[in-house]
Amino acid sequence: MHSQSNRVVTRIAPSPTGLLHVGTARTALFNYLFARKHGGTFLLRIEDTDRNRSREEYEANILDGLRWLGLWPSSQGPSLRQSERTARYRQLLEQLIEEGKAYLSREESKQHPGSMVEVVRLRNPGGTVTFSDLIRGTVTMEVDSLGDLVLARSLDAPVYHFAVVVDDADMGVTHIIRGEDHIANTPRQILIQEALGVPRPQYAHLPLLLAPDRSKLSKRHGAVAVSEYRTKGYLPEAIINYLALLGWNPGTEQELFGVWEREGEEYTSLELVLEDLTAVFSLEGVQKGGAMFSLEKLRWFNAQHLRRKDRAFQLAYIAEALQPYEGKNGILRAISAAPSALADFLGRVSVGEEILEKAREGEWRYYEQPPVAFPEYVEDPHALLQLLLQRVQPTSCEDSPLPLAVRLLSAAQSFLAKEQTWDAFHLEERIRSIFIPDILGSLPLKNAGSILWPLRVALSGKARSPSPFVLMEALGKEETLRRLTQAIDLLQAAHSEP
RNA sequence: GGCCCCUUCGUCUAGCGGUCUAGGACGCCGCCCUCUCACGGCGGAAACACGGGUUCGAGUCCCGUAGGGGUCACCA
Repeated sequence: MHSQSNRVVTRIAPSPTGLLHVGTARTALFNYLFARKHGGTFLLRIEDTDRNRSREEYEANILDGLRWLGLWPSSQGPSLRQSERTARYRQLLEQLIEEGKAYLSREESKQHPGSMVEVVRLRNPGGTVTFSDLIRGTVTMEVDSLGDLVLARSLDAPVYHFAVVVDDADMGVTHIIRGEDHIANTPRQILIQEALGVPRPQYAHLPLLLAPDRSKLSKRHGAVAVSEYRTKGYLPEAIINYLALLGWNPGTEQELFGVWEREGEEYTSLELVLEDLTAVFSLEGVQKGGAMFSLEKLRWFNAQHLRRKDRAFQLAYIAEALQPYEGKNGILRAISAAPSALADFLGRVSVGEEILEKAREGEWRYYEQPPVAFPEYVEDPHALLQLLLQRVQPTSCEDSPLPLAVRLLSAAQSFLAKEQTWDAFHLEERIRSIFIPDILGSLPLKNAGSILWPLRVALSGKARSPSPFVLMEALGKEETLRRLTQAIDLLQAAHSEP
């Protein structure tokens, strides 16, 4: 059949009957890493012998997903498609029949009860089959109970097991790395190999990916398609990094892969993650027990990689995530203009879908409109006033916070009006070293918080927000001064009331 | 049910007979940083399924038990 060399050949063999599953992606990753590690080849075979369930769009989705994850070159189609190989299967089926190792059997169809068909069955030699598994060691199984297994529904319609054995042999696959759910299939495939007289590949059965109920991860457990995660904003870096660590570990305590440092900054890329993993990958680090898929940890990986992408990528990513959100422009303007605001933004989110959720909850409203325009404050300006004064602490209880706040915000305004360098780092330094000591010396205020709190609230309108320095940089000098005026006006209006 | 596989913190895992008072990560809690929130730093709670052996010594080896999972198609 295929000439034997000692080069490693692995493959991933999905059937196009559904979207690319994360479990399939992980199996593909392990095959990819193993082949790359050993200077071998990683192949892709589409298993579409079931013509009824196979769909072109699923094949496209699978191919797309593998490319997106960096596991398959974008210019390349599948290595092989089973539906194009019926002649080859027929040839070998006839050969087996001729040799007396298989036979045609006329019986009632199980697929279409009532009608008769002529299936091809293998003469089962019986006994036991023993094979060695790179992960599990020696596995022995009785093979008698299998009976004379069906190789094909007809000479032109081989069944999965037969096609797999023929293809793996023809493709020269040396290592079959697949999910543990295939472990029981192995003996019957070995029986077929032996009838065909083809070499037996090395087997390695990976632990299954588990759902929270510890059963095999499947569609009923929610998102299992790679494309769904892609839509939600998960990065391929994060998915690959996380999947690699499900059921495998490098034997060190490293968990983040593909990070490199340049001028004190860390960066990440998909190619780097893959390269990094390849360098340390080994089947010896593969676990035996199933591994539960945890969204929490995937999110953490996503945040880690997202924070290490370059600025242009991050901005495009956030813009994409905010696409459906009507208030996006203000947010995007702020984070594009101010590096400090972008960093702050990324410190608060881990994945695209979360960005949209939080935006809709009003997380970044201060970038969208000034506090005085917030609907709740338009309706009840007193609420904003309350918030402004919430942490203003006079040194003695004789002083009232309100006039103090007016004086300090006015002072801040004239101080800031004179500032030339408008970035968070600079502003913080100037405010802390000059403005705060100055105010604390001239007004009966208790602490720096009494100054920074109203300053921040005047800009953000929220009890929780980025620091006033980040807000200033993001809003720009003009808008910052405008919001201070608005806050001062509000306070003065309240002050003049009885 | 038969056959097969598996079993260390809630989760992912380190551990390949003594270095384990069982290490790391996610999540959780606390402290620090700090005007707030978040980030970050530090710390904490949290596990060897059970029972027998073997051994001077077992999380690590063997055998049971229990539990979990997979698979039993003319689907892949």
